[in-house]
Amino acid sequence: MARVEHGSAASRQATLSDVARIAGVSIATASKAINGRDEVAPATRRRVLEAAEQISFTPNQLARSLLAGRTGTVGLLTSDLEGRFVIPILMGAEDAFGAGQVNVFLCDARGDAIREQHHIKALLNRRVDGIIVVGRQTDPRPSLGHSLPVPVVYAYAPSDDPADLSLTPDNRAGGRLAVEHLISCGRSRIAHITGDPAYAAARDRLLGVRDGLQAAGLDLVGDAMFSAWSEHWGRDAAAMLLAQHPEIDGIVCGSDQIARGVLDTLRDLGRTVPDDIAVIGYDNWEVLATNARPELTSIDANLQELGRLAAKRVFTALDDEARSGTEYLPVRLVIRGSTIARR
Amino acid sequence: MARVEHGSAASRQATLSDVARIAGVSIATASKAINGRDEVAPATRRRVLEAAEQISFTPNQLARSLLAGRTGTVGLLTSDLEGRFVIPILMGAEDAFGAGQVNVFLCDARGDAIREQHHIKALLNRRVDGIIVVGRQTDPRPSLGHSLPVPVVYAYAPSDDPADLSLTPDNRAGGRLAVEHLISCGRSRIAHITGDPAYAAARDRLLGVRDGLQAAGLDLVGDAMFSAWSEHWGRDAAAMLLAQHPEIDGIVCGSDQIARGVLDTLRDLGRTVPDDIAVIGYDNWEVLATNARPELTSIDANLQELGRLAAKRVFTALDDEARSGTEYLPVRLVIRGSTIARR
DNA sequence: GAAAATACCGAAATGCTTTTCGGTACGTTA
DNA sequence: TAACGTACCGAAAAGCATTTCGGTATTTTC
Repeated sequence: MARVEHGSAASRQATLSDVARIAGVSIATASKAINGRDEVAPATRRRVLEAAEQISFTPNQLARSLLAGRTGTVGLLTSDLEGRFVIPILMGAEDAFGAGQVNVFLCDARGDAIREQHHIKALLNRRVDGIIVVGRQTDPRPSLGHSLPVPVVYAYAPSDDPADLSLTPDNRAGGRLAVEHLISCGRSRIAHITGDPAYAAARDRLLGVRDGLQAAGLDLVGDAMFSAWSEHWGRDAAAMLLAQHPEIDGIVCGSDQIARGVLDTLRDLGRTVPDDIAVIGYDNWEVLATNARPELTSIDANLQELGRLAAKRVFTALDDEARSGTEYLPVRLVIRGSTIARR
Repeated sequence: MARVEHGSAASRQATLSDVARIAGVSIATASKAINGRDEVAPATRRRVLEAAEQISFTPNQLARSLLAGRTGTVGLLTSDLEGRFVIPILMGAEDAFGAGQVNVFLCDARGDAIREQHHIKALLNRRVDGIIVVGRQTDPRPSLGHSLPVPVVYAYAPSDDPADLSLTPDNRAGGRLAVEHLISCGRSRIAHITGDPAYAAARDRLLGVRDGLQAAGLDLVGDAMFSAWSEHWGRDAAAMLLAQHPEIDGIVCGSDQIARGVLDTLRDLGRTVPDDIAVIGYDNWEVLATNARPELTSIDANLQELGRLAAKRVFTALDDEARSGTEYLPVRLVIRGSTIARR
């Protein structure tokens, strides 16, 4: 058991006045020298920098922030860290301004409104420059209100108040993109298996699918099949679908999980993918998509970019005036073997 | 486009001196009243609290921390947020002391040593009380060294320096637990399909598997099969295994992904699980485990608890003396349908 | 050589809260 | 009534870095 000194009086962190004393200058001069201000003689600057190096001085960001009125931090408030949509958004926000420029306080309310209030309070006490609220689904969520002293940006789940600024993926465009891809692969008898109809994501994607079909003069084969966002449902739905409509040659799935289930059933039924039936998923969840057989074509919502943008919006809201309304961000198609046979 | 005031001079955050002025007391008295110190007359306290409420005063944590020398924050430094092991650890650390008590700065170095240095620097500037370093695998990682002014705890990936404090799941115990479970299900011809032998996780789990077999007077059927942590490998390995050793009745898999592949192949070969062959995974990755057919029995590493413990260790290291060495934390068995048939 | 300009440096205020310690005013005791 | 104790309050320092502004010392200009 090694005894290590941490923050004890013996080895407390060096301060600017330590540097100044060693360099034989005033605190003001030391500050200017370290911050690259030009009212310092080169020789003096060198002395100061050497002193700072010697005692490995790092400026106390707390004191700086206190003075500047800005901390360079944002709070990221999520209701559900388990959900896989939050993580890429988080990564984007964390990285928006380069490593270590802006730091992110991560708060998980675990779906509890009281915990959420606690976290907001704590974030405001710490004087974050803004808050990013990340929801687990694309359905609108309650606004935090407009009484907060810092800008708030809603990511993934938009706010139910149009006066707030929200960023959310364009699910409708995604549905359309998916179906257009199948059509471009020569498919014309296309069905849609998706998740829980209580989710805006399911409904919006269906709208996009219909848009795309209509533009090509096609109709959906059968009704859109709604139930759960699970592999189980994908398997069951595919079996029912094939029994009723054996002629279909393309399936747009509402999620990669559902698509995995669909692939399972198709294989059990001896249908080959993509020659016989093309399948496209949604979310581009790498682990699922690349391990499927064949690998799964999917729609990627560019969530990392969404997170990055959310962080940027927080700071532009600080400097300029605040925007409002919901921005729908573009999605992207990732083509793999489930729609186009590998050479 | 609504114009919202944020931090402008017009509506800057209320300070303690505002409260004091409104309540007609000194700043010192206001502070005492708000913090529940007992040197304040009840009537005065009431006046102060009303004033604070009126202008919705919240104490500036920056100023507090500056004075106290403690910020109540920890930095969580990870090399890879994509990896699914980091998230539960993160959740545990974030929640260790209740909502909003301790806040976590999240930093993702993206596997880049330079970014890591930047982040460490930024965290120290912000005067975090400690740093938790989370690795993506259980192999030892380079120590950050002992020159940092705050305690460092290594989670999941232990430090290569035994003088550091590391917390990591007990993979060996996990391997043993898995095989013991199969044995308790009446299996005796047991094989092991696992991932990349370059990973300590693969080797340690194998050791545990051998421990368990030996204790029961059994031997592994065939050699342990090493390759990749993927469903693909699980499928291929299972096919080879069954061709060579059709008599096996239990398979311990090194990960849930591998187990999913194994289940796929077994189904293709017409072998029933668990009646014919019992299969157990590792990691208890819910989405994979509960969507498999049958649902997958697995080993859970209690990562959330690991994260919680890591955060606690940071603060005990601050108060008491620092511990060192690697702690191996217990894992747990989660039984589902792939080892015991559902009633 | 004197006046003005320049370059450099330092004291002090600022941001906000907590804590210590000295000081009133009141009530209590001998 | 004098001496003392108690309850309450406020001035000021501490924590650390930044910035403004006034002050020397040096250089430039006429």
